[in-house]
Amino acid sequence: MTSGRPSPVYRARVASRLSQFAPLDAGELRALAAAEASPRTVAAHREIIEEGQPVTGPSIVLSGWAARCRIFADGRRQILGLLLPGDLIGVCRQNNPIAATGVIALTEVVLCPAPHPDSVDAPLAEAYARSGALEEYFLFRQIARLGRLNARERMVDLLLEIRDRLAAVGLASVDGFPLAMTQEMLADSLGLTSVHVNRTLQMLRRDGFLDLRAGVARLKNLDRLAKLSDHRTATVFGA
Amino acid sequence: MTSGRPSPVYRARVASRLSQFAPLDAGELRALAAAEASPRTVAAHREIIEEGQPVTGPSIVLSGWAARCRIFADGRRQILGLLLPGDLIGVCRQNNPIAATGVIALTEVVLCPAPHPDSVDAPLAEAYARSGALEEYFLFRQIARLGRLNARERMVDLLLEIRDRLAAVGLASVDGFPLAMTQEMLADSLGLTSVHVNRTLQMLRRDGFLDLRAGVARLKNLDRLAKLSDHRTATVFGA
DNA sequence: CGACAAGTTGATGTTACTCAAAAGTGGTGG
DNA sequence: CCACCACTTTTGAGTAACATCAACTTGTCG
Repeated sequence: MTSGRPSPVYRARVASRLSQFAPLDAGELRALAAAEASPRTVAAHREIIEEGQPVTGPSIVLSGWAARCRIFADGRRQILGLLLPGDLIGVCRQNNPIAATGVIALTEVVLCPAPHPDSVDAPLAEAYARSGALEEYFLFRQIARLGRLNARERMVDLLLEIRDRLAAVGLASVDGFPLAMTQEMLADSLGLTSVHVNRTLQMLRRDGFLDLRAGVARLKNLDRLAKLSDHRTATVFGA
Repeated sequence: MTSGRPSPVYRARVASRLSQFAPLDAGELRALAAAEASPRTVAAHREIIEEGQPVTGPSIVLSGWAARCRIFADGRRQILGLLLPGDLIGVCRQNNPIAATGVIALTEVVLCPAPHPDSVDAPLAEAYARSGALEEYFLFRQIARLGRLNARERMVDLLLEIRDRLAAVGLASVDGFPLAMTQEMLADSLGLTSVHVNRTLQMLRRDGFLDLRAGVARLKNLDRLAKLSDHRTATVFGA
C-alpha cells in the first residue's frame, strides 16, 4: 500500500494545517508539537473508532488515509467521508459523545492526540470551528455526488476533492497526488460496484483525463474535467 | 400544501425540544420564549439562506418544513437534508461564517432567532452541541441511503427518519404524520426521478406498508419495514 | 514459487431514467 | 358555480446506466 510512513517534513506541514484556518500563537503551536511527539499507529484495515462507542477525545491524522464508514447488516458498505493527513477526528462538543459512525484505516495511519475543544484558546477554537465547517462541506458534497451525479461525474468530483484536500497539506504536486484507495474502496465511497469503478476509470484514461499508475493519480485537461462534474472549489472556507 | 400554520400548542413543544438535549435553566427558557415572540415567516419555495452568503446568526424552525439544497448548473437538484420544526439553522462557531448550502422553504416556514452559540451558558451550549451531532448523524444516514440503498429501501428509510424526527417534537401520532413534500421533493431528496418515486410509493402501498393520503403518511407493518432498510433508530443521540 | 489481493474483461440481467401524455387536484376570478 | 390555470400524480413504452456473475490476468510479498 502507498504512503503510511510519517516523515519529519511531512509532519511539519500537517502541524501547519490548523494554522491555515486561524493564526495560532506560540503556546498553541508548542502544545500541538508536543502532542505530535506521542503518536499512535493503526494498521491498514483496522478500526480506529467503533460505531456506538464513546469518543474519548480528538485526534489529528498525521499520515495515512482513513474513512468514516457505515456497514449494513447484509455486508453492504458505504464510505461516508475520507479522513486525510491533517484532518481532525473526534471533535465533539457535547458531554459523553458517542461515535455516530465507525472510522477505519484505509492505509496504515499515524494519529496523535489533539487538545480538547473545551480547553483551547480562541485561535485554536476558531481553527477547530473552520475545520468542522469544512468537514461538513465535504459531507454535503458527498451527498450531492451520490444523489445526482452519474458514475463518471462522481469519480471526477471525488478525485478533484481529494486532490484539493491533499494540496492543502502539501501532498499534491503538478505531477499528481497519491491515491491510497483500491478500486473497491473507491466503489464504497462512490456508491458503485468495483467492476463499474474499473470501467469508469478506463473511460477517463481513454478520454485523456486521468493517468493513474502505482497509486499516483494525475488529472489532465482540468478545465474540461471541472465542467464534467460542475466542480466548485472550496475556497470560501479554507485558508 | 399541508401544515405551515403555527399554533400555541405547537410552539410550546418546539421550545421544549432543546431541553430534551440538556436541562435548561429558567433564564434560558425565558430567553428562548422571548425570541419566539419575534418570528419571521418565509413563504413556500422561498430561499431562507442563500449559498455563499454570510450567515448572520442561528434560528429555530417554529413550524413548516425546509431543506438544505444544492442546485447544479444544469438544473439538477439535490436535497441534502431536511429541516423540521424544532431544528436549528445556522449554528456556526467560526467567525464570519459563509453558508455552505442554500436553505429553501418547502412549505411556509416560521422561524425565530436563537441565542448565538458564543454567548450561551453551559446547558444551552450542551443542547446546541447535541443538536449539531444529531444533524450530522442525519447527514451520514443520507449518504448511506443514497450510496447503498435501492429506491424502495431509500424511501422506507427516509419515511422512518421523518417519522422519528416529527415524533420527537410531538408532531407524529399512531395515526401517522404529515408529509409536507411533493413526490418531486422526495425525488430530490432520494436521488431519484419523480416518476420513479411515484412507482416506488405505489409498490409500498400495494405491499401494505404505506398509507399516504392528503399529505398524511401512515406506516404499517413496522417490524417488516425496518428490516427493509436496515433501520437503526437514533436513540443513542436523542433525549 | 505459491498464494492472495487487486485489477480486468465479457456476457447478461435489472433498476431506474427518459419521454410523452393523460388524469387528478386545488386555487382564482369571472 | 363554473371555467380555467398551474401544479401534481399517474400511466405506458422504450432505453440507458449500472449491477451481477464468472472467469482470467496481473502484481506483490513472503
